[in-house]
Amino acid sequence: MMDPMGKKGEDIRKHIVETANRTFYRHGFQATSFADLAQDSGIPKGNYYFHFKSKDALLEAVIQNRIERLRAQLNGWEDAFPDPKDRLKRAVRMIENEQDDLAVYGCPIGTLVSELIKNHPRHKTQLAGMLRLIETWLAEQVAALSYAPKEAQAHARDMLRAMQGAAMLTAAYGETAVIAETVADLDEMIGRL
Amino acid sequence: MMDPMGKKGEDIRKHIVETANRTFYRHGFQATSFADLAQDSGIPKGNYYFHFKSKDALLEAVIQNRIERLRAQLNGWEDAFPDPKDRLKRAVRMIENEQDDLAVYGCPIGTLVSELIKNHPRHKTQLAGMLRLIETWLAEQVAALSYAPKEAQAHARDMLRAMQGAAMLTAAYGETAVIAETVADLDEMIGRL
DNA sequence: GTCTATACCTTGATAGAC
DNA sequence: GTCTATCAAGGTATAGAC
Repeated sequence: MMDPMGKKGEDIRKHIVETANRTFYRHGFQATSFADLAQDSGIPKGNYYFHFKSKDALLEAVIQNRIERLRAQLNGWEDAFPDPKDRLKRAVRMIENEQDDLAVYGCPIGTLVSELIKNHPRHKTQLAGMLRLIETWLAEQVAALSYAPKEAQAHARDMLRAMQGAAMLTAAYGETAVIAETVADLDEMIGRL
Repeated sequence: MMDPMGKKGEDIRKHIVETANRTFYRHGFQATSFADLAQDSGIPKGNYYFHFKSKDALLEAVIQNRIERLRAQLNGWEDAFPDPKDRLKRAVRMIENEQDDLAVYGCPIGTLVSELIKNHPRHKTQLAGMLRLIETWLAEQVAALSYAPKEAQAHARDMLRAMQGAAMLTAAYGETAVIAETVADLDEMIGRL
């Protein structure tokens, strides 16, 4: 019933989304053409229109894919760390693990927001949901430490703000020094909770 | 020797730079065409190439113009406020004064960095200088409060990080709530210095 | 010096061969 | 279903009239 080897059908779609995700991140959405995508994926230009009706539809699938991966990551941390503080510290490590890419391409969410906010309101909303997802998750962990919901959300927003700010400075300066400082600051903040 | 009324020569250049600055901010650099610029400024497309040899050259002039305006602003604050703490508080007000634009178009520096980092390394360096300018100025004010240079710079970076993070979240959420919180946080931080 | 017409290229998208 | 050839639109940049 299913092809034993080689990518077929749905797998091709997945492959397109994954390579597009990387290329959009590295070159930006508007700046990457289908010619670029075709070159990076090995799949011919025209073929894209069999799987997606437009460039916008492809972008939507890419963002959706990112959201799903993020969800899985957050759930994984809940499973891996019983202590909410450990979960928070793991979340903070995101920027540490990705620091080299941050210095070159910026934050995958932040840079895309910057791009879409000006001309693609629809996708902007989708992406904002991704940030909300992180913020809400962080707030839940803080709340688990017996903080009132409102206070927990304030702390969560502080953390997210610092992470986004650090990512921005890292990208602008092309240098990762800010990351270590920020991780240390946030670890200390989490320790005090 | 000079035309008594109407914009001529250098004034036209200035007018081009100022309208381009606004349009680049609102629609992004890559997304704005010369047709857009011409419409916004009233100056015909082709005319742009008499004053600037390329779109990149125009962008460079726009960034340079921003840097000069920023310099003037920082100098102005030094003149207006003898107390370094008042200067810092005034600087923090930048994001408060611009909050409505931040919610719609994002940070003028940050969004441009996001765009240029991926495909225009040359201008990225230019823009990074703009952030360095702010950071250095902030550090000078902190240092004036008898802090060691290294510590002063760490505080300056903290402030800039929070401001950039707040701008990013404001843009992503399309909502200014984060700004007030951030200004309050930074005011408190400055008060404790 | 100022503006118009246009050259040349790349883009997103489609039609239709295989 | 997969890929190639091509389209119309719009982009930057230039040539040359005024």
